[in-house]
Amino acid sequence: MEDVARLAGVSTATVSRTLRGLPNVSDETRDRVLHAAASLSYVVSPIASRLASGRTHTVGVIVPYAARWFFGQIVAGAESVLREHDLDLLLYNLGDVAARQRFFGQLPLRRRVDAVLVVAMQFSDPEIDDLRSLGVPIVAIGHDVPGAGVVRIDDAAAATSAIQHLLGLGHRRIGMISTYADQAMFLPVAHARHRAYLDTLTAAGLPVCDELVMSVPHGLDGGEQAMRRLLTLADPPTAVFAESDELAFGALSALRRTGRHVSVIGFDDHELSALLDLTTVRQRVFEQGVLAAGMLRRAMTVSDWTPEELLMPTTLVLRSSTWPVAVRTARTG
Amino acid sequence: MEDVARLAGVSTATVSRTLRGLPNVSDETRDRVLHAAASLSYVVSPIASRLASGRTHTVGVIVPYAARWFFGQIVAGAESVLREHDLDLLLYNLGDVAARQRFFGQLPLRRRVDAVLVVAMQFSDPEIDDLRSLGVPIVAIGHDVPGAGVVRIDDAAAATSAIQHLLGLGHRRIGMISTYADQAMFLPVAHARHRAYLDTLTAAGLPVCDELVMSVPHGLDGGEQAMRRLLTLADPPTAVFAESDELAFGALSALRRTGRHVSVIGFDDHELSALLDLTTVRQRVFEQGVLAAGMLRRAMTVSDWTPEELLMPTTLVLRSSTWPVAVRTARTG
DNA sequence: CCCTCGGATGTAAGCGTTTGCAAGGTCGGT
DNA sequence: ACCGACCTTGCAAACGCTTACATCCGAGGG
Repeated sequence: MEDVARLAGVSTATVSRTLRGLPNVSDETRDRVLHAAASLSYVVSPIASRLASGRTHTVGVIVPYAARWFFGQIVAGAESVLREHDLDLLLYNLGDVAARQRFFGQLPLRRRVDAVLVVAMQFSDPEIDDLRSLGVPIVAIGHDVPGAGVVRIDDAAAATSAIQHLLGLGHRRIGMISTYADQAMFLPVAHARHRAYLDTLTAAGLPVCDELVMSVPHGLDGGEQAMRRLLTLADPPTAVFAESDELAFGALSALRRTGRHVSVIGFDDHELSALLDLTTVRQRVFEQGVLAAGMLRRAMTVSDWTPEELLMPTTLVLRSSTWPVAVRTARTG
Repeated sequence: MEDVARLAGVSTATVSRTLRGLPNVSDETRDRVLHAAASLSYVVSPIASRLASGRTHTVGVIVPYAARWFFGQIVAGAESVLREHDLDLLLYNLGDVAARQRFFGQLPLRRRVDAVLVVAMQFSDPEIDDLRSLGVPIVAIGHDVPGAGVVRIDDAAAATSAIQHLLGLGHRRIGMISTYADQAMFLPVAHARHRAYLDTLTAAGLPVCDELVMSVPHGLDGGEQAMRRLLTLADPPTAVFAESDELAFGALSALRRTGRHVSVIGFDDHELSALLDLTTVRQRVFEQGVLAAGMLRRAMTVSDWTPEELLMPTTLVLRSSTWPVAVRTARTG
């Protein structure tokens, strides 16, 4: 920086001001500095800049399972806007208990980020206090976090619409494949969708049978196992609501391999759902990442930012994995 | 840090040495410092530490399409080991020309990372020079970059084995779905697999028909379109080799919707391939991320590191999307 | 013609660590 | 009792910026 200042015949302060685009620099000086910087191919050291200014230009993103489709989309969406504004994104994957304990044990985000994005993770009260103690704005995706902004869908309404679709097709014995009993991680969306399932059935005057709800690990294998177990019931369901498309895929797989016929509805509209003709509830995941990142930016720049709430729409996407109860049952006896 | 030093009755230098686990601190002093730090719940400022030490504790990861399954797996794999060693991972998604130009225009990695991971991207010579000018070790995944370490599979051999599988089933008219003509991005693996296709057919004494090679945008839609076009040929292929499973999925989709029968073999063993019974070439993607991160770590810590080369095995996974040429053709006429 | 005001620039004090160097102490060997 | 080697510790100078404050200058007002 000194070299640039010398070459341009100004002080380092002016160089700094110029390079950051501050207003009170004369046009002529600005040109001179920019030329000097260019000719020396100089760039400011972000690290020194951060030390001096106290802003880290970084947002921390906390996800439970980085490798899953949903979280990949979120991160990609957020990354695209953060990058555009020269903000770094620091990913923390807290999928297992060890990682989570380490995270809250040493709080590696301290003095290191200007904002935090929490994706579909529920924290305990002390954990939330830890997060708050960072003293930076927080935005959550998927569910409310006290004091944080939020981008989410209406999980209850969306899940309800899925169940009602099945009810409308005449199904009365409806199963669910869920992950709500995941002991390592309390995923709020899992609970919201499970609850909606229970409530909607009850509201329709139907009994709720515990045996029809399978809680399994997330993923294809989980979905497959869950469906296999449902099929072994004395009175198996005629339709199943899966918490996510990936679980639904597993369920479809089990059906295909066993040759049985059960309507299946998923949740997310995964990119492969069209291929598998899976009826599902569509949400725009990438966009949620984009919008959350925008909210984070606002939170970091606007001085008196207050948590915002963004509700994204969902739509029921009808494909051929669901059908009226009579059709197949008549056919397959 | 001063507070801690005062509380422990030592200098900040000793605090610094203690907290970084340097050897020459007496046990007694060490205890005192650690207690003081704990009681003040003090943590060093990574930023200040980076400024003073000159090491950024960060690795830059450059990918072409962050949202794709393959890259998600790589990043998750790398993240898992980097995080374990308290290294930050800075993701750069250069999927479009604009992002790429900006990246090489301002080289945001300058003074900002201790190492770089390049995932399946080919760079021009000046671009490589730019990357080299960062003065940090480089590791590539998927293909060689001059002067860089590499973790990869033998694309040529793997693709050859796929084609030979088809040949072994009696197919003589074999198509390929590729992305090699992607004008925004030169993806080396696309070219390697395409070349292997050409070479293997030629070696088998078969003619190479341009009409049998479809270059499309990556993804389900691309695969679907490619297969549709192949099906419109006067003499359509009896088998198709897809550059990736996602393209193969699209191809399967087209086949299902048109009711036609063509053997399809993919590449990757995507998590959904088993579900779709797709014969494919398996490579362990997550592991490649893990291994590359390990190599990066070595490159950053060992003073006289020289580029390593790691070749990962691939295996042909036989499922029911491929079959002997006679079977279906006889059946479908 | 003097004074005030605002914009452009410079000065220098941080920001919170790390680390080369020097000082002080301990200990074994002679 | 003395010397050198070694280990522990402190001092203070970086590291490369940002920014509060001071300075300077020209313009406009009275």
